[in-house]
Amino acid sequence: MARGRQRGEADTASEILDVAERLVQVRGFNGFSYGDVASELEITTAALHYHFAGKAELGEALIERYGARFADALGEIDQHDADPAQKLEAYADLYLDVLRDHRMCLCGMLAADYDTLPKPMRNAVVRFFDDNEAWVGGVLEHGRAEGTLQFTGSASDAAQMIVSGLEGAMLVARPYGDTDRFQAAASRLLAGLTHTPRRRRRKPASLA
Amino acid sequence: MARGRQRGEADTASEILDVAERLVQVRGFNGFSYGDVASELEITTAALHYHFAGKAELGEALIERYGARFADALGEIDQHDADPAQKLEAYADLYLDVLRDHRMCLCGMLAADYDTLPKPMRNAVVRFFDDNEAWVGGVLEHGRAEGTLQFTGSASDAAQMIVSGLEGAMLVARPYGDTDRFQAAASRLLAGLTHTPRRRRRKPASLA
DNA sequence: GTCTATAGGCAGATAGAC
DNA sequence: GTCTATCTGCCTATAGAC
Repeated sequence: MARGRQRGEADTASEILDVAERLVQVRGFNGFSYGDVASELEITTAALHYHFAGKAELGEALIERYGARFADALGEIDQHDADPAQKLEAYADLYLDVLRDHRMCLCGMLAADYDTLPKPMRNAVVRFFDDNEAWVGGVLEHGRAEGTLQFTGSASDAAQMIVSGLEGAMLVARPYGDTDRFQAAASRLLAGLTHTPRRRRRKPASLA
Repeated sequence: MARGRQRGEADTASEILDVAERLVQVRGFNGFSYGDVASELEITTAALHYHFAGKAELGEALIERYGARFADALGEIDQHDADPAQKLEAYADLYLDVLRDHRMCLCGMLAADYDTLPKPMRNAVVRFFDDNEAWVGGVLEHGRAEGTLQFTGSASDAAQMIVSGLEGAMLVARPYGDTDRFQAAASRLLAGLTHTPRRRRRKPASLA
């Protein structure tokens, strides 16, 4: 049969990616070593080099897989949710799931490490944010056209704030070990778009 | 006289902190070494160990000084700006100044590295966020009482979103090398508090 | 205060056996 | 595919001279 390995459930390359991914998300790209991955999988670093030429290539593979998985998740949201506001909530929940695992967003973490990354990894990180902002921007445009979402300026600007706001909420929530903290910030970020706050002693909109 | 040194304008300890601070803000706590600091100052790592027992102690000193400087800046804002909305803008400008220097917020960066930090550094990072959120929360409460700021929920919750939102905006803007990107996100974060958006075909507030 | 010298460890990486 | 063995280099840290 097609799987004659003696260790692990999945193929070694996937297991390496799994472990390395978690290590990057928890410790940062400069906070783990080939040795860490190898010892966790009970193999040697030489075996790692067989599957990934070096740490840079491993990093590239990490972002590629993470981005693809995220893209899949966005596709699923598109399928299951029609309402833009619900889509945004589902989007924020993707981040929440990562945080619940005591992890930072892979690319948020790599954004912190950005200046130390090899060029191909840098490009892949930026691509991740571009893709996410494009998707969120599309949802926002749709919602505005529909009348269910309200915001000023361009959809891509607003999308950029949503994405970076969620990244920041994760970043700061992790030291507190507090997912509620993230959820409060995430709701608040989206609340500004999904419903207009009741006004407080303000001139009527006629002035606008 | 009180300064008989042969190198540098300031005392060595301060110069070490200056260099180390920039390195942490640009490369992260695990992205620089004692050797990097030493070679930049054209001294040896042994000299560094004279001033700071180890990297952990250097890190603690870094956060302490950064926090104190930030607290000073907040005090200055309190002196010069009376209007809560202006205070918030001035607050965001503190972050902008850091970003213009191609740096991440020190504690934002350390939040990413959090899981790899020694305990005393962790505590100091959380304290930094607590202090910032407390100050922003105070501004928000004042603004709401005054009627110049509008937001739902607790001031501390809203403050938490502002702080983490600004951190995230920095985090994501840095890979793009784009301060405009930060400014757009920062304005949008604050816009939700400083003026209520004009409503779009919505049921009147009577339903709420 | 800063140096030289050095320790001991771990980093990423490679050659070659099996 | 995975191993052993090994390399080179850098890491943090310390001892002791000046």
